[in-house]
Amino acid sequence: MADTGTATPRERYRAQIRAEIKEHAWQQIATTGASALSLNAIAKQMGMSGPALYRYYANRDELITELIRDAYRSLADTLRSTAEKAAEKAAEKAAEGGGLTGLAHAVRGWALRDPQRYLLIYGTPVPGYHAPDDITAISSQIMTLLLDAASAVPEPRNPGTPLDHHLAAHRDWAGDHPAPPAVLHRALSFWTRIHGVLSLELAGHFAGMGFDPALLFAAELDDLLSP
Amino acid sequence: MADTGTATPRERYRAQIRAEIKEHAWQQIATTGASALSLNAIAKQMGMSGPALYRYYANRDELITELIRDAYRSLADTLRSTAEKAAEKAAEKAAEGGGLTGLAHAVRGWALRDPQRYLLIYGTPVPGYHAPDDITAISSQIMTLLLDAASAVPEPRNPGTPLDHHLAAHRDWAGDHPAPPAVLHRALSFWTRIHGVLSLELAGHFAGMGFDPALLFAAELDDLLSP
DNA sequence: TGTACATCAGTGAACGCGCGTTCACTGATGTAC
DNA sequence: TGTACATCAGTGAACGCGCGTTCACTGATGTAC
Repeated sequence: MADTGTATPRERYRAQIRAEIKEHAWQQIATTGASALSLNAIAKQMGMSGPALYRYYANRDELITELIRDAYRSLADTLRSTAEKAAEKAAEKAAEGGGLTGLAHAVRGWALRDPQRYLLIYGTPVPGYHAPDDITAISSQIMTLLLDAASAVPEPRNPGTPLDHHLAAHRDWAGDHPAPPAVLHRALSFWTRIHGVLSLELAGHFAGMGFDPALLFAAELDDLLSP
Repeated sequence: MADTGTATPRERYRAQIRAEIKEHAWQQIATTGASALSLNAIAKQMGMSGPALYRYYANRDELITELIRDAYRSLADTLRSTAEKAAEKAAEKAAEGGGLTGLAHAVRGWALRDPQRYLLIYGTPVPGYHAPDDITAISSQIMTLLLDAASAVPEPRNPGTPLDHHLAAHRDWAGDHPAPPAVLHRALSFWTRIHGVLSLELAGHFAGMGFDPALLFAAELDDLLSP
């Protein structure tokens, strides 16, 4: 499908329209929210009749699933390339929390660039929706990137906490990653702190409070890396 | 309205039906999400015709607003009573982070008891919805409770961070609360860390990971209080 | 290069559905004398 | 205590709407000989 090299003109055309549909879908999600996404409305916006979209997506659910998949993929790609860039200048890595700082700002930039894309993934779930397996696979790739970066941090700070002991025995989610419990702990803290600031910021809960969320974000991160 | 003492039978009946409508509304939100809330569906579930509900709520928006108001009020009440109980045994306060620990567990208990109620307030916002002033007033009461508790914490841990300096000049959101910047900082961290763990937990992002979110919650809190 | 055929994008009509909301009404409940 | 009237909860019909989705179709594009 993505093999545009051997694609026939018709296949290329199909791929283009599919992409165009998704663009309009994102646009609509941005203004009305994900749960109100409507195929008919997208079609109208594209100057087509409603049923025409069924040439490209079997139904509404398939479109939403692809949007979610794209969002996860985009985030994973962003983090991967950030991690690779950080690896090149390895000297600075220790000072930057093993690349965690870079990843954090990559996530934040990615989320602010298109808030609805972040919220579609990490926001309030659509009741009854269950993501297919290939999507959960991408989300665990993201977890692995996090664990890699967390592993490069010089020394753990509060070893032997109750959570550390617990994680030593409950680490299935880390797959076969060799990270010690303190690193697992740090990766989880990293995730929840970033999400804590970011999701409240994107939901507008800091609006009108008058302080700069970027500094709170940085402070939460700093505290994680240099206690 | 809430003055049941001088209320006529008719007024009491009205209040009861209004409450019953809200109960069914919450029930529906729990299964289909807030954005799909339908007056007709509620009426059917209550064995009434759709238009009957318009005797009790002018329209759909008024019902949703009241649900949000109730949720905020309930959270504020929970925190207030938790804070009062903590004040009685003031001796333990210092050891418990000035009551912040108690507040944190109160929030968590409140959220887990009815996840949709928490998510309605702090989850992905309904696009285009703007809360009336009396609701933002309740949310700032909650902030004040937080600031009071954060003020009672023995000593600040990392004074003079960039965020602290920033907050010294951007503290309008704290009203006339006399808390120093380090306390403002701690209150914000408290809020975002609690929300970070809680919202990912409620959204089901820890499901299948195999560790106990309660321990991560506690660890994030501990790190805030004893660095 | 030209013709015959197959593929497939897109249309318009139609389906049944549930939504919010209005309106004129019935019938029960409460109030005033 | 009884009668006359006002209030008001709830009904059923109706409005216009947009939704997802199906179906039989037209017409353009690509393929095979």
